[in-house]
Amino acid sequence: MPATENALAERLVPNVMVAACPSRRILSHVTSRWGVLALMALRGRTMRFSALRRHIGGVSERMLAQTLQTLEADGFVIRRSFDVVPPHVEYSLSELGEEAAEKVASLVLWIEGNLERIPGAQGD
Amino acid sequence: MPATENALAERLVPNVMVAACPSRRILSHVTSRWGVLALMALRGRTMRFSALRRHIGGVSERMLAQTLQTLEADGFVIRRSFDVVPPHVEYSLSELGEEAAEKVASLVLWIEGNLERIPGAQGD
DNA sequence: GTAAGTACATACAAAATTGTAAGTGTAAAC
DNA sequence: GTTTACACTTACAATTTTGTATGTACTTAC
Repeated sequence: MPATENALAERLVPNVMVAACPSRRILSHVTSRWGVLALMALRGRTMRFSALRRHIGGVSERMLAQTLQTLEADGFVIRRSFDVVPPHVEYSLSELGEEAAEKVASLVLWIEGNLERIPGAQGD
Repeated sequence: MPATENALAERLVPNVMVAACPSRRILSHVTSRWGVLALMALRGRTMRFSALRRHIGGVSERMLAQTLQTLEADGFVIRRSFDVVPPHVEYSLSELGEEAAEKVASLVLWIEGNLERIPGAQGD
């Protein structure tokens, strides 16, 4: 089989094991330190920037803004800005975002619910 | 309610939104760049170090070794070493690891299967 | 009138992650 | 006899991520 077929197959069937596959980039955004938590926080609800920041323990303004921009560019997060002062901006998930967040939540909830069974989470 | 109750609640009910919660560390290991892929690769099968390295596109020896050690310390990965030369080491998932990997796989497969719907994955 | 809240952007520094290259010790393949 | 494979480890450098501090422009509460 010629090399063109491989290139074609890679475009038709995304595979994270392939370094250049775009799924790698999306995966890294969704599984990023603050990306996971932002998706979790926005599941099924709308939140303002500051509320999000207070909700997600330890996140800085800079990191939260950056994370939300990345997720928005991917199409997971929707940003609605009202032209008032002081500023008012609402964040929510798109249908796509809700679907991704559901998967992420499944993992996170499993970890939270099984922490006691995880040796690496004990002591220390 | 006194502060002791909060501390107690945090130990009884793990919450990733709390910066100091141990679930954060475990989450970061499982969602780390190479951690995700190692868990995916080992689902339902045993693999040797070099085979894993060839399977996971773009991973260096250093990063793979480090990732496997972290996941082993957490209790997700089992390392079996045979005392022969050249070295022979087999990696597999513990029951715990299989459960975590299942959740991770669910997310990864969703991304792979929905890449075309994700605006941020198009073009570049 | 002073402080706090809103939603960021920006410059800079610090810290963490990741990669590269080399070394180990033996054995089988060429 | 030279190369290749195995499963790493270590030192060092480059890169990326993350934090800190500051500024913005205006309004409401004290």
